[in-house]
Amino acid sequence: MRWTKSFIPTLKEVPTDAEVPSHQLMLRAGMIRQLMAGAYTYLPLGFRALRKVENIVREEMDRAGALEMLMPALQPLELFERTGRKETFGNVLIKFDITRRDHKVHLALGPTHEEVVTDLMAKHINSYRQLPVTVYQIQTKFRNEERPRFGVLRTSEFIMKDAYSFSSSLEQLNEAYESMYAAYCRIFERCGLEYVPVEAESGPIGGDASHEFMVPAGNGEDSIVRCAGCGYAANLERAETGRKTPPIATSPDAASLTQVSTPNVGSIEQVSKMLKCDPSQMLKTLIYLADGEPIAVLIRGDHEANEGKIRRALDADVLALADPGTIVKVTNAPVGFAGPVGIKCRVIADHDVPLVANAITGANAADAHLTGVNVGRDYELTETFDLRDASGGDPCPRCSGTLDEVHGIEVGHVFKLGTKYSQSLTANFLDEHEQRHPIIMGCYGIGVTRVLAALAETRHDANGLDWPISVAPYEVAVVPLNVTDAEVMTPAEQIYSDLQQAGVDTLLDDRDARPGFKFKDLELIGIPLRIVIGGKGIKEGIAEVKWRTDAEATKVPLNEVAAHVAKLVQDARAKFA
RNA sequence: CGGGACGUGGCGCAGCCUGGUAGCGCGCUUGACUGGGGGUCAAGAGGUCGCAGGUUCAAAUCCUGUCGUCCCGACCA
Repeated sequence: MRWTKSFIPTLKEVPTDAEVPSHQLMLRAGMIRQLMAGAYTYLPLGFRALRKVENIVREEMDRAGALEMLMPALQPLELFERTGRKETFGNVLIKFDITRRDHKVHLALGPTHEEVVTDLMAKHINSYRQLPVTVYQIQTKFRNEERPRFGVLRTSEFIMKDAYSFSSSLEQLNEAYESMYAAYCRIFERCGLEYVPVEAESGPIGGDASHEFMVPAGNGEDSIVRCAGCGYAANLERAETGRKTPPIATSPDAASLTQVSTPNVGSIEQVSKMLKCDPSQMLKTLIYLADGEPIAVLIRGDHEANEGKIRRALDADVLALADPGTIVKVTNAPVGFAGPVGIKCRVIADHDVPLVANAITGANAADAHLTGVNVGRDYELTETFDLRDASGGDPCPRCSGTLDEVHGIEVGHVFKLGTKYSQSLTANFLDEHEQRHPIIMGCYGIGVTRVLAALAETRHDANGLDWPISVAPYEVAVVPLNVTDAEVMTPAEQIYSDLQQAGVDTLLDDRDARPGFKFKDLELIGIPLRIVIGGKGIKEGIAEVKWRTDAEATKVPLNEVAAHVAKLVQDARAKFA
């Protein structure tokens, strides 16, 4: 492509609305333009990069045996009513009515396609002989994000690859899951992304039912912990900590138990402000109902309770925060004043709780808190549990290392769904004994547009973007320094044409501009390889070849440049194949 | 949905407090010079100051409303 024939509106200055690097750079490089909050146009350069990511995804999905198809973005709202996700999605689901003849048709724009694909399979799968099967599509999704953010990283319309596996047994599901997991690793590697697979929530199947693929990045919206020692990684919700039950003993410095008046002040934040103490000096007492039984859960004031862990510690099936009535019954006080001292229900505590000497807790009396609360004297504990979200600095659960907390961008998610959708949409199969079972499903998503944003976010320097050759909109830029000089243009044209013949994606910067201007633009755009043809080199009979990240160029004889660069490109491609 | 900020040529901004009919840099057009890291000179084009209403002889400027965009938080199969 000749630059002068393309549409590459680069920007020297940073648009005010862009804060994060990926947004600023993709805007400045002329790859995207915003239409409105959460909706972007991909300009020719951005679209080329997007297509390259899509093709990598497509190749690896195909290689894993998944079958590509295309489902409608337009979907009947009824499907979401049948699975209960109309409520689950709530405002995120884009719903609207259209008129056909004399009646209204209720529609939604697909935020994902579990419903549509399950409905499809329900109509066509009858026998275990038809299973397993995995289908996928690459398509635009619609979600009414409450708050679109960070340019292309979080939008209301985005391109996603979504795959769905259908199995007749858990073994088959696990096989499909493993195969997708492996394909994801290949995809992200081929895209040149630094990624971390983390354990995510365990769904209805239990065990390792879900992994998220995260790209560590300062501006990532999710937090994960990982251990540099053993590689353990998980999202905050799911992460275990390596903490153990500490010695449970009353502190030798135990102060006397004192009740203080805290009228209308119930939250940790308010109480700590009023009593001028740090939240870590407080103990929150959360009243839950575990399978209908009230139970008090003690967590240090500055920590977050983790309901999944609490449920597992109690071996409960159903766990929910208790209603105000139960709280009054158990604590003799309205919500906000619960404490372990004298509470009328079972108490369990997080590992960090007994370590807080002279804690501040609710007094189990309206408008009052207790100070100087100490384990062993004022309340009893025999053991403690891991009941809170993990955070940086916690010991690793798998080795003797320490967990680091890092922000990440979620670029992919694999999930063992089980039979949630096949049951609500009656997608059944007959096994070899003529028994009817719901099909066991898995779903696997990759945010294609988000992969691009994550690359921009993590691969750039002061001069601009730095695309891996597998994703770069063009692999090579041919830069004649003086386009009015035939001595320069003739070999430049020849090299450009030879590279195209060799199947290299080449951009010819044929603009009549000064060299510095062109160099800056190319570095901004992030084309991996640059060939410069200028007066100086012509005299020596050479062109200069330089990688985007190299400091120095290599001189290559003019008549060898095309072949030399084609070889460089092939070798570089091989690293991402 | 709570909190904050901002809307002035394509982009970045000043002007607003203290009302008097819009300016700077970049970009763009034309010409000349220039030609290895975002050039120089000259001449130009381009804005109902987000929108609506109000106050006033007069509104980019003051008041009210509204729309939009961004940031922090809540939310995110």
